[in-house]
Amino acid sequence: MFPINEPTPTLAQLRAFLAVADHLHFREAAVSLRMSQPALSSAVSALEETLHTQLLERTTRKVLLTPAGDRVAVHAARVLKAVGDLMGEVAHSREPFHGPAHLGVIPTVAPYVLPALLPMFARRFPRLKLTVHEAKTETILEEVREGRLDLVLLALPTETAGLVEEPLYDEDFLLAFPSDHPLAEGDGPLDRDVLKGLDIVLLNQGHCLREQAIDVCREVGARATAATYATSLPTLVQLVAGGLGVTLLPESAVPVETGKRVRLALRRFQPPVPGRTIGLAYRASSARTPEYAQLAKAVRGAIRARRLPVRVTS
Amino acid sequence: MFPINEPTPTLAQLRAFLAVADHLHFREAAVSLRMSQPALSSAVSALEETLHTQLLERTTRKVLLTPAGDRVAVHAARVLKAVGDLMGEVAHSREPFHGPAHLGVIPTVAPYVLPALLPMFARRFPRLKLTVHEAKTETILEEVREGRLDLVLLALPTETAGLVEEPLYDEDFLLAFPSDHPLAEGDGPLDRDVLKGLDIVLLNQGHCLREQAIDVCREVGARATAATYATSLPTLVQLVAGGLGVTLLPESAVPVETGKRVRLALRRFQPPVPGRTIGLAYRASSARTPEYAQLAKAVRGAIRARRLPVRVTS
DNA sequence: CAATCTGAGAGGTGTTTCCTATCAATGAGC
DNA sequence: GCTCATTGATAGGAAACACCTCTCAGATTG
Repeated sequence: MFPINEPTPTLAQLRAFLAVADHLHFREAAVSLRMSQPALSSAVSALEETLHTQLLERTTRKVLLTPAGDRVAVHAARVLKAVGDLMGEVAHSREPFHGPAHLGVIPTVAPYVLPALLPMFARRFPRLKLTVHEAKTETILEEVREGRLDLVLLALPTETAGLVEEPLYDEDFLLAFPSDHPLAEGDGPLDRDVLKGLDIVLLNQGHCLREQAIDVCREVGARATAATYATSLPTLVQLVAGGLGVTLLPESAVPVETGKRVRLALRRFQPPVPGRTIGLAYRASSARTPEYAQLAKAVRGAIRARRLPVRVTS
Repeated sequence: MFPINEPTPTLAQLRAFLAVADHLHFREAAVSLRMSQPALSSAVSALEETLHTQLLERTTRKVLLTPAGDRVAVHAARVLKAVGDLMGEVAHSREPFHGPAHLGVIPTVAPYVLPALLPMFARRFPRLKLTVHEAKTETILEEVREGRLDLVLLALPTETAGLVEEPLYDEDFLLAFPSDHPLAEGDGPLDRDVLKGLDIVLLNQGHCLREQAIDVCREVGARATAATYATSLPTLVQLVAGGLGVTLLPESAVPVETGKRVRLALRRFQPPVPGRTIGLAYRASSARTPEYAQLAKAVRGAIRARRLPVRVTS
């Protein structure tokens, strides 16, 4: 077989040559590299060999750069500088919470939590460049598995292998109904059985909130209205206010969705109160799991300090 | 002792990592590098080890770049590009007669030969970037030995160890005297003994032409005028024309120095005709000795073809 | 649940690199 | 002119490294 592949110089060879080019003296150069002079000689010779070019003029008393050696020295310096830059970059990015991170959030959480969460992150982790993607649970889980996302904020459990889940907070579902509905007469907690007699409007496919609502309905024997599906929570609220039925609303959405003068009424449930757990998830194989765990911890701290619009749940 | 020196990545490791970053697949990357997959794995691991940083997220089914890996990949590509540039530069400059060369010329040759020589070089060796330095023999010999000059054009022999001498042409010395001098009466070749009765003007210290003239004088028992020394050949000619004495003029200087209406007369000598050999010299240790030898050959060819203002000598 | 594909590990071999000791050539000093 | 110090190159052997083949455990796919 032919050795078709031309060998390329090694960094050690380039360093060796550059040292000689600087000192124009093998022994001094060898000392500066903390290696023996013969090793240096052979390294430089090897470089000349791989380049098929004489780089140095040697006599026993003097060392000179050939014109080719002069130019090679310039390029060698560039190569080593690039290596240095690489090392510097690594050293720089080895500090935690530095660099880009892609965060995925589900739509039934994003509008209610992000407005408070993002400024908190920006203040606590200023060098972490967060990019936010909003998508349905299904999509988001695939993306985090594929590596297009690093962190996801969604309802737990994800039931996805290879993900670490960090619970952040629990929230109740409240029953939302038109304000002229008979249920508006009372105001104590409702038994979940009331769902059996109601038209229940849901989000469309892919939203985990839809599945969670369906689960609740199944437990009490109610059935959701098949006809109408909303594509977002604000739309869903409008449908309910418009009298098309009732729905289950996560507590964190309440302040936003009822803030405007919407013809909507809300009542809590009696225990067992339906609800969901929102948490952060990331690949267990990620190199930054410790950082992500600390991120989750920071979020929980902010919730405890009531800086996020969700209830503290033991 | 501590191993204070941080190890730096090797080019093989950077190549390995880049291949994996490109393919996101160890086996394919290994194939593209024509190496085995375990070797590739260990190379990448070694890189991560030396950088103390995880560059890849590996599961048994998928490979992902970490944020750090992403940035390192960019820098690694730069490093390898710099190496490629270096190789390209070498390949480019491996063609002969390419790149810079510093030529030294003595003042008693430069004005008479260079005007014809330089265009010839430019035409025959267009990629050779000649830089011309004019200085006295002594200076020029030191500079070529020190490596500040690569080629020197001067009178041979140099009697300097480590130099290769390439004779180019021989030239006679002519006797130059004022046109109203008694010698102007005749016109046949002169015996060198006439020098004994004349005031001989010389160049000042350091010019080899001065030494050569002195040698001629010593041989015939004449003595040079101690009072006046010219610092250049044109000046010397002016001194002679002005009647301060006679001098020995190299033949190649004749056309230039007598072209203007100078009150100067010239006569040849009878054999043995005094003269000098002009040649090219360069360090024997130079990496480009073959090129320089060819350069000398080209000059001799041009002389034979009468494209240079010197006489062809056997 | 079997088949298949992933990257990682183990063991052994060949090459490379490095060191110490030594050499021939050069130049400085007496 | 002779001696001696200094230069880069060379030789031989030890250590380190990189590589290959074989193999494995885990994950995905049908």
